[in-house]
Amino acid sequence: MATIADVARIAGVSRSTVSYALSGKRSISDETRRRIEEAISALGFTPNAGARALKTSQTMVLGLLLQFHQDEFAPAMLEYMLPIADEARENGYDILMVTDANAPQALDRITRSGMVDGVVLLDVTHDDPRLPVLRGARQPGALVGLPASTEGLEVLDLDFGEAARQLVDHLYGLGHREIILISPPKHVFERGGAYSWRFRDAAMERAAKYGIQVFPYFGESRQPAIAVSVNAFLDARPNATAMIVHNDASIAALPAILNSRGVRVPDDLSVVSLYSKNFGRAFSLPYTAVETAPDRLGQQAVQLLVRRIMDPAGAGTPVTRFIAPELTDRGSTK
Amino acid sequence: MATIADVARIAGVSRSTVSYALSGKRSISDETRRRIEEAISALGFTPNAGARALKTSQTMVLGLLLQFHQDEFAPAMLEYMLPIADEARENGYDILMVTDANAPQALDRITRSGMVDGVVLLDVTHDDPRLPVLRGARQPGALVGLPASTEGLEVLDLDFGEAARQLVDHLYGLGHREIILISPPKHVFERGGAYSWRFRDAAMERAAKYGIQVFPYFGESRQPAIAVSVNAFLDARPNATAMIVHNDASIAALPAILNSRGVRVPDDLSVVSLYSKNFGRAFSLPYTAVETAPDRLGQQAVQLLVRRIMDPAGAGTPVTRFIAPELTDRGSTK
DNA sequence: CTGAAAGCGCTTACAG
DNA sequence: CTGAAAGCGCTTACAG
Repeated sequence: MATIADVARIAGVSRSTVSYALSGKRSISDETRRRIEEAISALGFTPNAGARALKTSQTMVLGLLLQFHQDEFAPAMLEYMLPIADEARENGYDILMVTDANAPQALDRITRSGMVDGVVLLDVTHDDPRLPVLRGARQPGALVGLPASTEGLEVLDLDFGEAARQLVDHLYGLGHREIILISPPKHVFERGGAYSWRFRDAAMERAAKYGIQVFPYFGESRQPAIAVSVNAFLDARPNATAMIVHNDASIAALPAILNSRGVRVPDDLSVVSLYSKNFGRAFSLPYTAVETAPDRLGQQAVQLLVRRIMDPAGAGTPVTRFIAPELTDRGSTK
Repeated sequence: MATIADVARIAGVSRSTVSYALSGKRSISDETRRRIEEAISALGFTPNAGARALKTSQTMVLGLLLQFHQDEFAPAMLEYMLPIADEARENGYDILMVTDANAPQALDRITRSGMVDGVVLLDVTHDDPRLPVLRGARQPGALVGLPASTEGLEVLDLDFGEAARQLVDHLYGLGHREIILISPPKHVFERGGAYSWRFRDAAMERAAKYGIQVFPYFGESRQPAIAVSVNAFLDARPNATAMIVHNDASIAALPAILNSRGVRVPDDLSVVSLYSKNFGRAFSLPYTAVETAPDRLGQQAVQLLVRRIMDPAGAGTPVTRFIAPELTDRGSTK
């Protein structure tokens, strides 16, 4: 591979001049610049990333830490990843994708070895074991998902409390007084997926305020358990006129379940949910829903992270930001 | 961050001895090794990746190039990515995920800059614009998907021809003589997704051999076009007793479409398809299908690539390997 | 079994 | 506007 020395030789200048031509950090005469550019394209020169990283302590790579839990419904993950990768590239960064089962160790490894300038943690839990490692790392991080303590961290998440209130308000406004709520699976609560109880608790609180009934159930994440459980909830609450589904796997399966049960939406049952535009499209879902906006979350996570990388001292303190939910009415309620 | 010099100082040895202790490339006395290990864990030392890469010309990172096409159905992509990441890690490699719209340029950049030791190209097309770049790169690559010329390349793909024959044979054996085939969308053919015509052409050929009729149609990738098109195919071929669906988006939507049409499977229509176990589970698909085995494809791609990285000269010539399809009978035919 | 030294390919103060 | 030189943190022949 061509090195900066090759370029310098061919252009008849010193290596430092080539370097400055590349970085633009000092002025270069037009003639010199021309010769350097010519040599660069003649040789197809691209600076060696390792050498650059060694010298500058910057890799222009961001780590992206994904969690994959057993027995979980994965299709939505890609929706976070792609906007993150796109936003990173727009800011000049590449993405190192880390999927190790032992996430804390992997995070320790990529930060200590200086492979990344910062990290994005996806699917952060209440008591996330990656956070102690992140706090000890020299690189900053941005989280998607709300941990118990956000101290010193850039945190982004959907406002699940507000999402729950919007949905309950929507149904209450239409006159519904008995509502089934299908939450994420029990193991998501147990694992510390705070969005699960943030949504449920806000929904319950809102219902109490209005004096209406919301019946919460843990949903399932796999067939055939999903169908069995949804049918059981409906059987248990024959007077319920509406259903709130906060569970990806269950909402994806719902059209088939209701169909085979002969339940028409919204005539027999009003249904609202929580999912992204793309998710709804992939599963042809016809339900009124709050949009989870993974693209906005991912993009903003990268933006916060990049800002923090550029300015580690931090003009401002780290940000915890809740994205405002937006309801898309698809006519699945009445 | 701690450097190898810090470790050497604390352990009271030279830097080279620390390095050799790390690599195991020469024997070290027990006492020395103990002191070095102590110093390493006391300091939390991890070798700097950039320095190591600069010296060894190895980054222990693999590039993973993804294509995301407009108007496409993405949920299956993650199924390739995760096994690739897992297999890479098992071999000591991290994954640089590259999603740039301008893939040839991105590939050029990550190879020339020496960011990766090799690359995996996903979703390779007949005339893939990334291949000229890959052929000019100093790092080897492995492809998933069949290009026009496999010369000098490690190539992996499902045997779509054999998959088509298996499915046609299955239906023929049950007595079906008029079969609807829903292929990938037209733009997949036009873009050069060879799996689209490899499957279709093999199905047609097999049908001709048996003297039965297979009616091929381009499927759609988005709702509501999917439902409209599938209904149109069924209307156009009222005598068809079976359907082969080689189209992710259409098969995902099929249960709802057939349901609303009042078509029972397999009583009114036999249905076979082509999808992975996970995909089928995510969409609760009840159809007999050939498994696409993205996990095996991804794993083997990484294995071939790593072998090639270790032994660039190559004991053997590059491999083009077609994974044998396996039919899973879910009782959707009769 | 161990150490001193060169060098990988860059960037950037220092000097002119 | 440009160049010579140091140094980032490793690895590995060379030497003992």
